[in-house]
Formats: sequence, structure tokens, C-alpha cells
Amino acid sequence: MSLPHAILTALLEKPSSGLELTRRFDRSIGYFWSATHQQIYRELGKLEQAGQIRALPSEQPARGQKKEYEVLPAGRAELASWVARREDPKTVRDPLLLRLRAAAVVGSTGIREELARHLDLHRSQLEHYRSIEDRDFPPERRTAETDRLRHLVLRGGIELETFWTKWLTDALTALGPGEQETPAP
Amino acid sequence: MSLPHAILTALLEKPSSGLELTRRFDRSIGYFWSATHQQIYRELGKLEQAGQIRALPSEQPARGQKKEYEVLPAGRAELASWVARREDPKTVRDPLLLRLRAAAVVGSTGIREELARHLDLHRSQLEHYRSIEDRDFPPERRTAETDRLRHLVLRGGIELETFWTKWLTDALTALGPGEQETPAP
DNA sequence: GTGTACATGTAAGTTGTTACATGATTGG
DNA sequence: CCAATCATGTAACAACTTACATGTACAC
Repeated sequence: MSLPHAILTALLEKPSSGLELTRRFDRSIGYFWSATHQQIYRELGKLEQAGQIRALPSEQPARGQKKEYEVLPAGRAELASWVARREDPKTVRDPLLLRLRAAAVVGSTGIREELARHLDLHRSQLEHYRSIEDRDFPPERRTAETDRLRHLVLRGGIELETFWTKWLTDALTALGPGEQETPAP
Repeated sequence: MSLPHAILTALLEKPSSGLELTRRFDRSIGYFWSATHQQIYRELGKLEQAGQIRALPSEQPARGQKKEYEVLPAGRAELASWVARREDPKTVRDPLLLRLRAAAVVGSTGIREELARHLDLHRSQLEHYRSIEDRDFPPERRTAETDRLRHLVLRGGIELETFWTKWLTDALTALGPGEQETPAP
């Protein structure tokens, strides 16, 4: 139940069309809640029907024509109530950890390369977050409530990627350099 | 595409019935890939049809009767190939980070309590993982390949929970003690 | 005119969630 | 016998994924 709220947040930050939202879900807000354009268009339709957003008045509401949305008071109220809601952390589902556990049973052939590849990906994501932090959150911009909150979210991303790079580095060390034996069938 | 592989791994570790699997998905393997009993029964049916597992011979294959499964060679092969497969880390979807970002727009009323609650949950999960580490992975049990891999997975859980407790502690400090102002509508 | 980027959408399938249904076994 | 627990399952829905369809605008 988070996608509609992600969209409401994005639209409050700046009214947008479906495709603009899609692009913003590929950076910024999408770092914490990803979505494809199909999900977004469908959800925009639902939110409009529910009276939480509306399309900005324009001449041609046709296919292929840009359609901008803005949040209505009902949408803002729903978002505020969601922010205050209690919701337990969702149970973890991590394919890489699971694969390592499977490797403990069927043998770890080929998994070293995969770990190294993931390490690269997480390292570059970490660098990317750090450059955003340098650009958008210099020390003097960390006093206003809004900026403090946004910076906290980014810190979450930075520390999460830091965790992954550290754990993957440790894992590669623990696995050792060479080929691993395969447990007998 | 990870649930079938989680089940294959669990069944290789120990042949089980659907309900036993469900219980193991509530601890151990479920710490990295959670699933409900409905998902598990459905997937067991599919895996059996695909010839990757089979029900151990027994008299009554009736409703209400326990049915144990074991992995067939085809299942083990599929699991091994999945372990060696490349798969990018899935894009992040974290409701709590998203909620904080929404709070930056509509105001953070009530979110402090929620962060404190999550901190408690992550702290106790961390303690739980640590007790498992003490029990199952004393230093002398970290030399065999299988044990090293399983320990790595657990370390992943431990460091992930460490990240959350640290970030949540920082977040509560940054938010300060009192009520937060609400941005004007 | 046509290829490319922009922009919105449909359709089908898989995975995950929630609620409920049914039968077997056992302790009191 | 009856309640509680064990055990397997159905059904309906919601969320997400993948592939494709359609139309507009504009540079060449």
C-alpha cells in the first residue's frame, strides 16, 4: 500500500505528468520506492477516481498528449494520515543472501563473480548518493525541518549501501580466492 | 523467482511437510526469504508437477494428512544453476524511508513514536541473531565451506539490523525530542 | 516522409496477501 | 463427544512484471 503514497509525495513536491513521474521514480524518490511507468499510470487513474488528485485543465486529454496532475486536499489528508500510521517493517526478502544459503547446500560454484559484481554496483550507488549529499546537503542546509528529514532519508540510503559494500567485501575475503568445492550430491 | 529456490534449499537441508516448511520459514530460512503457508503449498504443488520434488511414499495422500517432500535430482540441478545465475540487486522499496520523505512534505506529526517502535523491533531482532551466532557459530565451527557460507548469511542479517538500529538512533536524535512543526498546506 | 523521442496506455501473467474451508488427531 | 491443534487446501484479490500497442511532435 505504499505506491499511491509515493506518488502523492512526488506530486506534492512538484505536479507532474505520468512520464515525468516515471523519470523521478528512476532517481530521487525511486531510490526508496521504485515503480515502472505501467504501475504509475494505473495508480494515477485510481487516485484520480478516488478524488485525491486531478488532471490540470488542458485542451486535449487524448492519448499521446501530456497530462499533468496535482494533489487535492483529500490526497494531502490521506498522505498525512499514512505518515502517522503504524506499520511493521516488512519481512526481509533478499535473493542474494538466499543464494548464499543455497550455495552452502549445492556448492558455491560461480558465486564469487556474482558477489564481486554486486560489490561494484553497490559501490557506485554509494558514490552516487555521496555526490547528492555533497550537492544538496551542505552543513548549512541541515537546519530546517524539511531539509533535515530529507537528509535523514538520504543518510539511510548511504548507510544501507555502506553496509552492503562492507558485507560483500567481507564475504569475498571469507570465500577466499579460488574455486570452491561442491558438496557431494 | 526466488520462492521455489528457497523451498528447494529448505527441503535439501531437510525433507519436510508443508507445515514444517512454514514453521522453518518463520525462523531460519525465513529471515532472508519470508513466505506464508498458502504460498508454500501452492509452490510445492508446482514444484511437484515440474518434477523437481516428490512426495515421500505414504498410504494416505488425503487432506489433513501429513505429506513429506524430498528434492529430486532435477530440483537440485535447477537450484545449482540458480546459484550461479546473475541477478541484479532488486530496487529498494522501503516504506519507512518513504514515509520520512512524505513527512518532509506534509509534516512529521506522530512519526517519532513510529521510529522508536521500529528501533525496538530491530534491536530485538539483532539480539536474536546474535544469540544464534553464539549458539551455532563458535569460532571453531567457521572453517568448513558450508559453515562459513551459513555464517556469512547470518552476518548479513546481523549487520543489516545493526545498520537499522544505528540509523534509527541517529534519526531520533536529529528529529529532536518534541513535536515537529507542520509545513503550511 | 520517416525515424526518433515523447507520452499514454492495454493485456497477460506471476507473485504475494487475506480470509476462509475442511479433514485428522489428541487430550480432557 | 468436544475443543484445540495439526495439517492441507481454495478463493479472491492486490501488487508487481513483462511485453506490446497507439498516438504526437519534431528534426532531418
